[in-house]
Amino acid sequence: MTDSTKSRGRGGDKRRKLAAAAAGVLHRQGVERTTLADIAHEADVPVGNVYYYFKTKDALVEAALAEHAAHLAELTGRLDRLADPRDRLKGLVEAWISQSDVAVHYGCPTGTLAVELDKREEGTLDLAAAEVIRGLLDWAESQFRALGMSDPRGLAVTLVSGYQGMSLLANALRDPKIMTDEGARLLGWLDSLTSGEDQRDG
Amino acid sequence: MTDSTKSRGRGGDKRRKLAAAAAGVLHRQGVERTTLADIAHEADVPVGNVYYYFKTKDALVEAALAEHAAHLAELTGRLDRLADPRDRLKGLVEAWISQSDVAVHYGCPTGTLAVELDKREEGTLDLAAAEVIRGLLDWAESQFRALGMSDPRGLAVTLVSGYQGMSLLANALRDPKIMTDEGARLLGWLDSLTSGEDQRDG
DNA sequence: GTCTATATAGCGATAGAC
DNA sequence: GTCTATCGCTATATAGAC
Repeated sequence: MTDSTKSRGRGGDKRRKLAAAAAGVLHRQGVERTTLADIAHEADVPVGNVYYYFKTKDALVEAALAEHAAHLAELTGRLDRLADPRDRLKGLVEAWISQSDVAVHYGCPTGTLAVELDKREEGTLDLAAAEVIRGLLDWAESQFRALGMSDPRGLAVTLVSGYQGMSLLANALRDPKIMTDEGARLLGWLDSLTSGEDQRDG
Repeated sequence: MTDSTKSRGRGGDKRRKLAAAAAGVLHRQGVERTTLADIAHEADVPVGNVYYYFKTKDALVEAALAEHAAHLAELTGRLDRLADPRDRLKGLVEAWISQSDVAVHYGCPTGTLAVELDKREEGTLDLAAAEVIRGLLDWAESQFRALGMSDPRGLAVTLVSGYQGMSLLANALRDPKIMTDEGARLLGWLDSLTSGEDQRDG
């Protein structure tokens, strides 16, 4: 229904469509409860045809993770244009708050995926989501360092941990207020931080 | 769970053994990746015999959740014997820290279960884990109220959210240091709180 | 390149022997 | 009450027609 041109060039369209569909469905239903038919249906692609683009279901999981990583990179890239690193961090929190309805319904896309993948045996994508989280931690750490904070990595962990915690709780309890309240608390915490100080008790 | 009269046989309480085995295996492997054979094997019970004690797999999931709730109740019950509510809350955080190796390997038992169950459709235990979390929030809220804090529920959410966040991150990154560092931060935060104050950033 | 039909395997659940 | 054997379903993955 989208394109009038069915296969552009090499059919990379369907591959991308499948990846986007996978990102959405896997987030909503979880990896284990999602069938290839679910993803194929969401992407408007015949079930058996999926294997022409992705050799296994795990390849689709990887593609979904890459989608989430790309979204995150786009967001941090936009925030990088802000002059003040503190404003960048606050912009990140505000982005989380603006997406709170998604978090309430399905949790953080990367966080819930990490929980699910961690239950797998070693060497089967069990640490794949960790890479995305680490990328976010690295970015936040850079901002705290630019602000002259003494323990930038620790502050980054506190920030991302705060987001993961509030997303999990809001999702489990189906309570949007947790997102707004805890989000406001994180913003206040960012404002309260002063350069070089050791204050991390927020 | 229901009756103590039902499975009080002389061959050992298999029902309880199955529930305990379910709590452990479901935590480590996740609900969807755990088969009844896994649980039966862990409990040293023949596979087909499981259905004599639990009618469905979901009944075993409920029993596992009840085990986690019981452990939590036992912990808070012990902490209730402390005179100072602040010491009770700090005791809770210290208990979390002492269990950090488990959290690093498999995450918070209730939290990861909540994430997994939330992916289900409505009416299929999708909110079962939320009840256990709510119980913990209620207990923490009582302690903050006893301390004379102005927003006891909000503080309880911040505390439990902090635990869930640090467990998720430590688990995803397989990093025990996150548990000790963030745990220490929570202890410092509890110490910094002063009665009736609105300070939640600090 | 695209899609249909099907092979194969594994799991939850049941029937029924003892 | 305890356990074995097995059914029926579903989902991943493949073979091969168009």
